[in-house]
Amino acid sequence: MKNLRMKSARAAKDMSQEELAKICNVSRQTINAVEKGDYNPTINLCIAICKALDKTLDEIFWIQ
Amino acid sequence: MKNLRMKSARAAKDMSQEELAKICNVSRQTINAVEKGDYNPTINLCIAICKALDKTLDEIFWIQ
DNA sequence: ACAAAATGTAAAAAATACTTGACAAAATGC
DNA sequence: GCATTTTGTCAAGTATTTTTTACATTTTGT
Repeated sequence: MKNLRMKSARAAKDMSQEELAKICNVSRQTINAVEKGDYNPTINLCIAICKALDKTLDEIFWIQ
Repeated sequence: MKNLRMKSARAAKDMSQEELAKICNVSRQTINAVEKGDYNPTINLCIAICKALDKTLDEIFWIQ
């Protein structure tokens, strides 16, 4: 399932997938896949994403 | 670094590592390693752990 | 002290996250 | 309309999580 909260938080920072990827030290494809929601990233990556987007884990990755 | 919040939440439920492992559908060693903090579990495992312990991601895995 | 349960740890194999390179489609700005 | 950026996707390879088996140590209860 798509992670629209992540997409929205990224949009709020006017950040491309590639920019976010660089900050998180992963490939653009990985960010794309996480946002598309078709897999299961590690917690360290999730934390890096949240820090980059000024959000917490609950705000981006917790169930709702 | 040890995850003492996880250890404490597990203790509060009087649950062994093995019981928690069963609920999360992973091995006891995996739970032990996560609690010991020497690696980087997937977000799905973190979510399963949090649900089993009645906690959220921020409570157990977010930086403090 | 003793038995049983719980935890720590290690090594090899299996599963899967992530990378790299590449190309097409869609969106954005001029 | 055109060029540029951004996003979507695929396939093959690498890195790391997780499993399995096994044994040692520590803790708990009686």
